[in-house]
Parts: sequence; C-alpha cells; structure tokens
Amino acid sequence: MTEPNASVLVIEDEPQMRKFLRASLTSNSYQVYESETASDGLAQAASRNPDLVLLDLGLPDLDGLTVTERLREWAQMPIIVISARGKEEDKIRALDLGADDYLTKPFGIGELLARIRVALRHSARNETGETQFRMGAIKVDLGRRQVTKDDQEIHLTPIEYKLLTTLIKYEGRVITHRQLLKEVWGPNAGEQTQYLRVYMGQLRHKLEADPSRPRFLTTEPGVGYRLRSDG
Amino acid sequence: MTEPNASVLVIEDEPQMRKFLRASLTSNSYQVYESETASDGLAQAASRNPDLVLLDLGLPDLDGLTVTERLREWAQMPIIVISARGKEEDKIRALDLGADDYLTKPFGIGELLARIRVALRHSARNETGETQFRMGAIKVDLGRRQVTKDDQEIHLTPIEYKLLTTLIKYEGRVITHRQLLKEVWGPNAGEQTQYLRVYMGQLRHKLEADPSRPRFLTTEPGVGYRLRSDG
DNA sequence: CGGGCTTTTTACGACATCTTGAGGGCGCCA
DNA sequence: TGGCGCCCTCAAGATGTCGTAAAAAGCCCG
Repeated sequence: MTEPNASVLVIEDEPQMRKFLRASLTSNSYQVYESETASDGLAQAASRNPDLVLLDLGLPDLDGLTVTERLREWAQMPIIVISARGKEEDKIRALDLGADDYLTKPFGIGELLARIRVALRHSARNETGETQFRMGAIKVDLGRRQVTKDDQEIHLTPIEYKLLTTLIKYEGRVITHRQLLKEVWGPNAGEQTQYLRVYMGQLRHKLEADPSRPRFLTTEPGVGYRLRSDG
Repeated sequence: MTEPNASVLVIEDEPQMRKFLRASLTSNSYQVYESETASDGLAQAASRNPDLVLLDLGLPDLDGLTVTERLREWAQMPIIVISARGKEEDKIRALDLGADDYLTKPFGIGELLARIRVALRHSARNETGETQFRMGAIKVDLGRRQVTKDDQEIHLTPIEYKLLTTLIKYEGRVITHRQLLKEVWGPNAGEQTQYLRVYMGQLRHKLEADPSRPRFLTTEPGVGYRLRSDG
C-alpha cells in the first residue's frame, strides 16, 4: 500500500454504495470521511483537507462536474469520479475539468483500490522531506543544498559543503582526522591533515562570527574536530 | 512550429490499431513514435525519452506487464495501458506495477485523448501542483507548453523545454548533472555534461536579462544547476 | 532530394577550486 | 628558556570546470 493512513472523502448520496465504499476503504486502513450532498462535500473537503476525493456524479443538489470545478479552484488533491453514466462525453468533461480518473458503475472494488493507489502515488511524488539543520544564525538546508547565515546565502565549494555535512552527521561528537579525510576525500586520502586545516579554516571564515575563536567548528587538539550546534 | 509538442511512444503490434492511434495522435499535434514489439519499445523509450507511453498489453515477444516493470526501473513518464483483457485482476496488476491508467478495448478516441491530457497534466505539475510557473518577467505555462517573457512568446526547442520544466520540477533545489541528464536525455546519456553547458547557455540566452550573470538559472559549481524563482 | 531547424561535437579562453608549501603562533615539557 | 609538536593562515601554481561560439551531423517536412 502506498500510504498507510491516507484520508479519503467520499461524496455519494446512495446509502448502499456509501456503506460499501466505507467498508472497503476502512478495511484497507484508509481514514474515511463521508458526505451525502455536494455542498456538504465541498465544505468537508475544505475543513478536512483529505488526501483524495471519491466523487459520485449523480448528486441531488449540485452536479458532480460543478463540484470538480469548485474543488479545483483551490485544491489539488486527486479526484476520482464514480458514475453510473458511462457516456464518453461525460468522462471527457469530468477529466478535462480536473478529475484524475473516472470509473463507471458497476466496478470491482479491487480496481477502485488500485486506482486510488495510483492517485496517491502521484501526489506522494511531490512531497519533499524537510531536512534542515541550525546552529546560531546559520541554517543548513540539506535538501536544497543551501547554507544561509542571517538569511544571507553563503556559497560553499563542493568540498567545503561535504565537510560541513559530514560534521553535521556526527553533530556533537568528535570526528578524528582520519575519519573526516576518509568521508570527504575518499579512502585514499591518507594522512593529509593539512587539507583539513585549510578547509576548516575556510569554513570558519565563511560561517563563524569570529573565525579565530570558533563557536561551532571547534578543534579537538590531537584528535580531530567537532561541531556543536548550541555553541 | 511555435511551441514544442508532447511526444508519445505507442507500443502496439496490431497494424490497424497502430494506424488508428497514429492518426488520432498526430492530428492532435502530438509527436508520435511507434514500436511493434516490447523489446523495441523499451529501446525506443530509452533513446527517445518520450513524455508518455501508450502500451498494449498483448505483445508478441514480452508481456506488457514486464514492459511496465522494466520501464519503471528508470523512467517516470506516464504509462497508459491499453488492453483487450478487461479482467479486473489484469488492471490491478498493471496499475500496481506502475501504470498510470488502464483502458479496455474498445474505447473512444475522445476518452483516450482526455486521459492522455490528465496524465500529461500530472507530469507537468511542479511541487505546489500549479500548472503555471513564474519567475520575474518569465511565465511558463506547463499545460500549454508555452513560455513567455514580458508577454512575448519565446520559442524553445523540445530539449530546451524539457530541461526547463525539469528545473522547475525541482525548483529551489540543486539538481546534479547526472540527474538532469537522466531526466532530459534518458538513461543512456552518461556523463555528457557538455550537453548541459550548451543547453543551459541557450536557455539563459533566451530567458535571462543578462545571460552572463543569470538570476534564475544558476550554476552550483561542481554539483549541478538550480532554478530560483525569486531571483 | 533540398532547406531549415535541432542536436551533437569540437575547440578554447576564463575562471573557480584544489593542492601544496612556507611561515608563524601557541602550548607543553624537558 | 628553548625545542618540539600541533595548528592556523596565506598565497601561488596546478588542475579542473564552466561558458561560449561555431562547425558538423542528424532529422523532418515538403
């Protein structure tokens, strides 16, 4: 299953079908919300903000196509349309108005679930893992590969950045010269501790308020270096 | 030609159906590539790197499901499966293996085209789900495949456009040379970073106010490129 | 088959980064 | 106090990367 506890809003007026959908979805560990009318559906979509909408076209108060249109004015969650109408024109209209899929009744529950997985797979692709690291005025955004100091972007060369992220990986702990060299320069770096001195100097120069008395990028004499996030 | 058109790879062995699809797609101004066999289809997918794949399940040499699986090892473009088999189990398998939609023959061409539009709409979206993208005076309409600068249309070649949309997809984040090459040129691009230099230069020339000091299409030395919307 | 557009390839100058070596400071200990 | 080890800074040369232009090759369409 793509998303274990994704929430699904079912907008469907027939009690029988609603019951069937609820049973199928909950037994596959989806969180289910239900609406019997179009207007309540729109309201719940706004308040619940579900991961996906299952929409019946034949609703008493408003046309399903209108619901699709209204939803798409602000929402981008997937919409799967379910309808007794199998006419091709209906499908095209719904899809072009913003629906992501169209199922004609009667349909198998397995296919519905598969199509739900596809839809959730799509929206899951766009999610970005926020991985940020802070120390004082310095912010390191690992996802964007971007370093800022007082919200001013700091440019780091590839080696500088790799060195910094390696230090972050072991934040708070000491890293020996040997280990740092191996992780940043590769296994053949040997004992070139001079590299470390040069690059640590450059990092301090770029990041520390007072490079000669570093708060974050500290030296552990005779051993290696350590990064302290608290200063 | 004023704007680059989406390309579709049709993998289908029956000549009649192939001819039908070709006619329908070209008359809707899609760029069409064709394969009669699964293995050729896989090869063409890799070399052409199309925006979408139309795949018949009943192929002579390999099962369509296998094709889906193989494609998904490296490719993320939408796959729409077409099949005479209407069994629910087949649909579920195909969808779970990575297909994005499933159409049972016979189907209306209008519905197929609508479902193609849906699929392309999906892949054209950026992180926030918008189909339009702005940076300064430049507007990119991902739905229409149209780029304007100060409301003047800018003509981009297919590769230029794909490169731009790929950068938009990862807006704000760095994309490595390798990743860009894979997404724009396909899996066999290798290490041709020279392509990137040439095409980034062309994009800057067409889009940036001062191409030699880019505001949006920026270089991350030693790593890759990044698109910044804020400048 | 020819012309125009696109893509690929080649060549080279400019520039940023990396590497390397020299020099100096600091603290520890004999 | 002087030697020694460790660390930091600086800068110059080597290296590699990037940008640009333009030629060559490929492709599509009439």
